[in-house]
Amino acid sequence: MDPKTLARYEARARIIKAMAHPTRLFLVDELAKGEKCVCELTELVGADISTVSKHLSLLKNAGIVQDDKRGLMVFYKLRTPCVLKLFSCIEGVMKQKAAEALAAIES
Amino acid sequence: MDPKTLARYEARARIIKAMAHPTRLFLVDELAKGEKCVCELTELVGADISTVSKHLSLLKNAGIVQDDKRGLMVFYKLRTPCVLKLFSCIEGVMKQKAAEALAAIES
DNA sequence: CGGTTGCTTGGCAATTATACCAAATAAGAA
DNA sequence: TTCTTATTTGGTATAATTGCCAAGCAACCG
Repeated sequence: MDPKTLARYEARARIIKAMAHPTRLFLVDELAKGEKCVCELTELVGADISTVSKHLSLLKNAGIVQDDKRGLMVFYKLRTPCVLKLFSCIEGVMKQKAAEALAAIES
Repeated sequence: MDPKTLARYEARARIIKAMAHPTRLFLVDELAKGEKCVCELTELVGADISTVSKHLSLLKNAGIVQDDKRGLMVFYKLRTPCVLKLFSCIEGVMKQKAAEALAAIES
Protein backbone atom coordinates (compact mmCIF):
# COMPACT_ATOMS: atom_id res chain seq x y z
CA MET A 1 0.00 0.00 0.00
CA ASP A 2 1.39 3.37 -0.93
CA PRO A 3 1.37 6.09 1.76
CA LYS A 4 -1.61 7.92 0.29
CA THR A 5 -3.77 4.83 0.07
CA LEU A 6 -2.71 3.85 3.56
CA ALA A 7 -3.70 7.26 4.89
CA ARG A 8 -7.14 6.93 3.33
CA TYR A 9 -7.76 3.55 4.93
CA GLU A 10 -6.40 4.77 8.25
CA ALA A 11 -8.88 7.64 8.23
CA ARG A 12 -11.73 5.23 7.52
CA ALA A 13 -10.54 2.82 10.18
CA ARG A 14 -10.52 5.58 12.81
CA ILE A 15 -14.22 6.18 12.21
CA ILE A 16 -15.12 2.51 12.25
CA LYS A 17 -12.99 1.93 15.33
CA ALA A 18 -15.00 4.63 17.07
CA MET A 19 -18.02 2.34 16.80
CA ALA A 20 -16.21 -0.90 17.53
CA HIS A 21 -17.26 -1.19 21.15
CA PRO A 22 -20.51 -2.52 22.63
CA THR A 23 -21.11 0.51 24.81
CA ARG A 24 -20.51 2.94 21.97
CA LEU A 25 -22.81 0.99 19.64
CA PHE A 26 -25.46 1.13 22.31
CA LEU A 27 -24.95 4.88 22.68
CA VAL A 28 -25.32 5.39 18.94
CA ASP A 29 -28.50 3.33 18.97
CA GLU A 30 -29.94 5.29 21.86
CA LEU A 31 -29.03 8.62 20.31
CA ALA A 32 -30.71 7.54 17.11
CA LYS A 33 -33.99 7.83 19.02
CA GLY A 34 -33.25 11.43 19.89
CA GLU A 35 -30.89 13.56 21.92
CA LYS A 36 -30.08 12.57 25.47
CA CYS A 37 -27.97 14.02 28.27
CA VAL A 38 -24.88 12.29 29.63
CA CYS A 39 -26.70 11.59 32.89
CA GLU A 40 -29.46 9.65 31.13
CA LEU A 41 -27.03 7.72 28.97
CA THR A 42 -24.95 6.88 32.02
CA GLU A 43 -28.05 5.52 33.71
CA LEU A 44 -28.86 3.38 30.66
CA VAL A 45 -25.34 2.04 30.24
CA GLY A 46 -24.79 1.38 33.91
CA ALA A 47 -21.10 2.30 34.06
CA ASP A 48 -19.19 5.10 35.71
CA ILE A 49 -20.10 8.50 34.31
CA SER A 50 -16.47 9.18 33.46
CA THR A 51 -16.40 6.04 31.35
CA VAL A 52 -19.52 7.06 29.44
CA SER A 53 -18.19 10.57 29.00
CA LYS A 54 -15.01 9.23 27.44
CA HIS A 55 -16.95 7.00 25.07
CA LEU A 56 -19.05 9.98 23.99
CA SER A 57 -15.98 12.11 23.53
CA LEU A 58 -14.50 9.45 21.29
CA LEU A 59 -17.66 9.33 19.18
CA LYS A 60 -17.63 13.11 18.98
CA ASN A 61 -14.03 13.22 17.80
CA ALA A 62 -14.89 10.71 15.12
CA GLY A 63 -17.66 13.01 13.89
CA ILE A 64 -20.44 10.58 14.69
CA VAL A 65 -22.19 12.51 17.44
CA GLN A 66 -22.51 16.15 18.38
CA ASP A 67 -22.80 17.75 21.80
CA ASP A 68 -24.76 20.71 23.02
CA LYS A 69 -24.32 22.14 26.48
CA ARG A 70 -27.44 23.69 27.97
CA GLY A 71 -27.01 24.82 31.53
CA LEU A 72 -25.30 22.16 33.56
CA MET A 73 -26.23 19.35 31.26
CA VAL A 74 -24.65 18.23 28.02
CA PHE A 75 -26.95 16.77 25.38
CA TYR A 76 -25.60 14.48 22.71
CA LYS A 77 -27.23 13.64 19.43
CA LEU A 78 -26.46 11.60 16.35
CA ARG A 79 -24.78 13.59 13.63
CA THR A 80 -24.74 11.01 10.85
CA PRO A 81 -27.82 8.77 10.91
CA CYS A 82 -26.39 6.70 8.08
CA VAL A 83 -24.37 4.73 10.64
CA LEU A 84 -27.66 3.07 11.51
CA LYS A 85 -27.75 1.42 8.10
CA LEU A 86 -24.66 -0.35 9.22
CA PHE A 87 -26.65 -2.17 11.85
CA SER A 88 -28.90 -3.92 9.37
CA CYS A 89 -25.84 -5.10 7.52
CA ILE A 90 -24.29 -6.37 10.73
CA GLU A 91 -27.51 -8.22 11.52
CA GLY A 92 -27.21 -9.78 8.08
CA VAL A 93 -23.67 -10.96 8.74
CA MET A 94 -24.80 -12.45 12.02
CA LYS A 95 -27.78 -14.24 10.48
CA GLN A 96 -25.64 -15.65 7.71
CA LYS A 97 -23.09 -16.90 10.24
CA ALA A 98 -25.83 -18.53 12.27
CA ALA A 99 -27.28 -20.19 9.18
CA GLU A 100 -23.86 -21.48 8.25
CA ALA A 101 -23.29 -22.89 11.73
CA LEU A 102 -26.64 -24.65 11.50
CA ALA A 103 -25.82 -26.09 8.09
CA ALA A 104 -22.52 -27.38 9.46
CA ILE A 105 -24.33 -29.28 12.20
CA GLU A 106 -26.93 -30.73 9.85
CA SER A 107 -24.50 -31.95 7.24
CA MET B 1 -27.64 -2.58 30.14
CA ASP B 2 -29.14 -5.93 30.98
CA PRO B 3 -27.07 -9.03 30.12
CA LYS B 4 -29.12 -9.91 27.06
CA THR B 5 -28.88 -6.44 25.56
CA LEU B 6 -25.19 -6.34 26.36
CA ALA B 7 -24.67 -9.67 24.60
CA ARG B 8 -26.41 -8.34 21.48
CA TYR B 9 -24.21 -5.27 21.34
CA GLU B 10 -21.10 -7.33 22.03
CA ALA B 11 -21.91 -9.54 19.06
CA ARG B 12 -22.34 -6.53 16.83
CA ALA B 13 -19.17 -4.94 18.12
CA ARG B 14 -17.18 -8.07 17.29
CA ILE B 15 -18.18 -7.77 13.65
CA ILE B 16 -17.46 -4.06 13.46
CA LYS B 17 -14.16 -4.53 15.27
CA ALA B 18 -13.19 -7.02 12.59
CA MET B 19 -13.24 -4.16 10.10
CA ALA B 20 -11.74 -1.55 12.38
CA HIS B 21 -8.23 -1.74 10.95
CA PRO B 22 -6.76 -0.09 7.86
CA THR B 23 -5.31 -3.29 6.46
CA ARG B 24 -8.53 -5.22 6.94
CA LEU B 25 -10.55 -2.42 5.38
CA PHE B 26 -8.21 -2.53 2.42
CA LEU B 27 -8.58 -6.31 2.17
CA VAL B 28 -12.37 -6.03 2.17
CA ASP B 29 -12.18 -3.42 -0.56
CA GLU B 30 -9.88 -5.57 -2.67
CA LEU B 31 -11.99 -8.66 -2.20
CA ALA B 32 -15.04 -6.68 -3.26
CA LYS B 33 -13.49 -6.66 -6.73
CA GLY B 34 -13.33 -10.45 -6.78
CA GLU B 35 -11.63 -13.35 -5.08
CA LYS B 36 -7.88 -13.24 -4.54
CA CYS B 37 -5.28 -15.58 -3.08
CA VAL B 38 -3.34 -14.80 0.10
CA CYS B 39 -0.18 -14.38 -1.95
CA GLU B 40 -1.70 -11.63 -4.08
CA LEU B 41 -3.21 -9.85 -1.10
CA THR B 42 0.11 -10.02 0.73
CA GLU B 43 1.78 -8.40 -2.26
CA LEU B 44 -0.81 -5.61 -2.30
CA VAL B 45 -0.67 -4.95 1.42
CA GLY B 46 3.09 -5.13 1.64
CA ALA B 47 3.34 -6.77 5.06
CA ASP B 48 4.52 -10.16 6.24
CA ILE B 49 2.37 -12.98 4.91
CA SER B 50 1.67 -14.16 8.45
CA THR B 51 0.29 -10.75 9.30
CA VAL B 52 -2.02 -10.75 6.30
CA SER B 53 -3.07 -14.31 7.03
CA LYS B 54 -4.06 -13.35 10.55
CA HIS B 55 -6.07 -10.37 9.33
CA LEU B 56 -7.90 -12.64 6.87
CA SER B 57 -8.54 -15.20 9.55
CA LEU B 58 -10.04 -12.50 11.75
CA LEU B 59 -12.34 -11.38 8.91
CA LYS B 60 -13.31 -14.99 8.32
CA ASN B 61 -14.20 -15.60 11.95
CA ALA B 62 -16.36 -12.49 11.86
CA GLY B 63 -18.23 -13.95 8.89
CA ILE B 64 -17.19 -11.20 6.51
CA VAL B 65 -15.06 -13.24 4.13
CA GLN B 66 -14.92 -16.85 3.05
CA ASP B 67 -11.93 -18.97 2.09
CA ASP B 68 -11.53 -21.68 -0.48
CA LYS B 69 -8.41 -23.80 -0.72
CA ARG B 70 -7.54 -24.95 -4.23
CA GLY B 71 -4.29 -26.81 -4.45
CA LEU B 72 -1.63 -24.98 -2.53
CA MET B 73 -3.35 -21.65 -2.70
CA VAL B 74 -6.13 -20.25 -0.55
CA PHE B 75 -8.58 -17.89 -2.21
CA TYR B 76 -10.60 -15.45 -0.18
CA LYS B 77 -13.76 -13.69 -1.23
CA LEU B 78 -16.27 -11.31 0.24
CA ARG B 79 -19.21 -13.03 1.85
CA THR B 80 -21.37 -10.05 2.68
CA PRO B 81 -21.08 -7.29 0.08
CA CYS B 82 -23.32 -5.06 2.17
CA VAL B 83 -20.27 -4.07 4.22
CA LEU B 84 -19.33 -1.94 1.21
CA LYS B 85 -22.31 0.28 1.86
CA LEU B 86 -20.58 1.14 5.07
CA PHE B 87 -17.81 2.82 3.13
CA SER B 88 -20.07 5.44 1.55
CA CYS B 89 -21.40 6.26 4.99
CA ILE B 90 -17.88 6.59 6.35
CA GLU B 91 -16.98 8.89 3.46
CA GLY B 92 -20.01 10.95 4.45
CA VAL B 93 -18.84 11.24 8.04
CA MET B 94 -15.42 12.31 6.82
CA LYS B 95 -16.80 14.91 4.43
CA GLN B 96 -19.05 16.34 7.11
CA LYS B 97 -16.14 16.56 9.53
CA ALA B 98 -14.03 18.32 6.92
CA ALA B 99 -16.82 20.79 6.16
CA GLU B 100 -17.22 21.50 9.85
CA ALA B 101 -13.49 22.09 10.28
CA LEU B 102 -13.58 24.51 7.35
CA ALA B 103 -16.56 26.37 8.81
CA ALA B 104 -14.71 26.69 12.13
CA ILE B 105 -11.78 28.35 10.39
CA GLU B 106 -13.95 30.73 8.36
CA SER B 107 -16.05 31.95 11.27
C1' DC C 1 9.79 -41.11 0.05
C1' DG C 2 12.07 -36.18 0.56
C1' DG C 3 11.78 -31.41 -1.07
C1' DT C 4 9.28 -27.23 -2.24
C1' DT C 5 5.58 -24.06 -1.99
C1' DG C 6 1.63 -21.41 0.09
C1' DC C 7 -0.38 -20.64 4.11
C1' DT C 8 -1.41 -20.89 9.19
C1' DT C 9 -0.19 -20.95 14.00
C1' DG C 10 2.62 -20.12 18.32
C1' DG C 11 5.26 -16.98 20.78
C1' DC C 12 6.61 -12.64 22.18
C1' DA C 13 7.46 -7.51 22.62
C1' DA C 14 5.47 -3.15 21.82
C1' DT C 15 1.58 -0.48 21.41
C1' DT C 16 -3.16 0.77 22.24
C1' DA C 17 -7.72 0.49 24.56
C1' DT C 18 -10.54 0.26 28.62
C1' DA C 19 -12.51 1.28 33.24
C1' DC C 20 -12.31 2.99 37.47
C1' DC C 21 -11.20 6.57 41.05
C1' DA C 22 -9.96 11.11 42.15
C1' DA C 23 -9.38 15.76 41.00
C1' DA C 24 -10.64 19.64 38.02
C1' DT C 25 -13.95 22.53 35.55
C1' DA C 26 -18.27 24.93 34.48
C1' DA C 27 -22.79 26.68 35.37
C1' DG C 28 -26.35 27.62 38.38
C1' DA C 29 -28.43 28.30 43.14
C1' DA C 30 -28.28 30.18 47.74
C1' DT D 1 -18.98 34.25 47.20
C1' DT D 2 -19.66 29.59 48.59
C1' DC D 3 -22.21 25.32 47.63
C1' DT D 4 -24.17 22.10 44.71
C1' DT D 5 -24.64 19.59 40.37
C1' DA D 6 -23.25 17.70 35.68
C1' DT D 7 -19.55 16.63 33.13
C1' DT D 8 -14.67 16.27 31.75
C1' DT D 9 -9.87 15.19 32.44
C1' DG D 10 -5.65 13.02 34.65
C1' DG D 11 -3.70 9.04 36.44
C1' DT D 12 -3.11 4.23 36.52
C1' DA D 13 -3.71 -0.72 36.38
C1' DT D 14 -5.31 -4.26 33.46
C1' DA D 15 -6.53 -6.30 29.18
C1' DA D 16 -6.62 -6.57 24.14
C1' DT D 17 -4.41 -5.78 19.58
C1' DT D 18 -0.74 -5.80 16.42
C1' DG D 19 3.28 -7.38 13.70
C1' DC D 20 7.18 -9.93 13.05
C1' DC D 21 9.93 -14.23 13.30
C1' DA D 22 10.12 -19.05 13.61
C1' DA D 23 8.04 -23.32 13.45
C1' DG D 24 4.31 -26.29 11.75
C1' DC D 25 1.08 -28.22 8.13
C1' DA D 26 -0.97 -29.53 3.93
C1' DA D 27 -0.71 -30.25 -1.00
C1' DC D 28 1.81 -30.94 -4.85
C1' DC D 29 6.30 -32.51 -7.46
C1' DG D 30 10.14 -35.47 -8.62
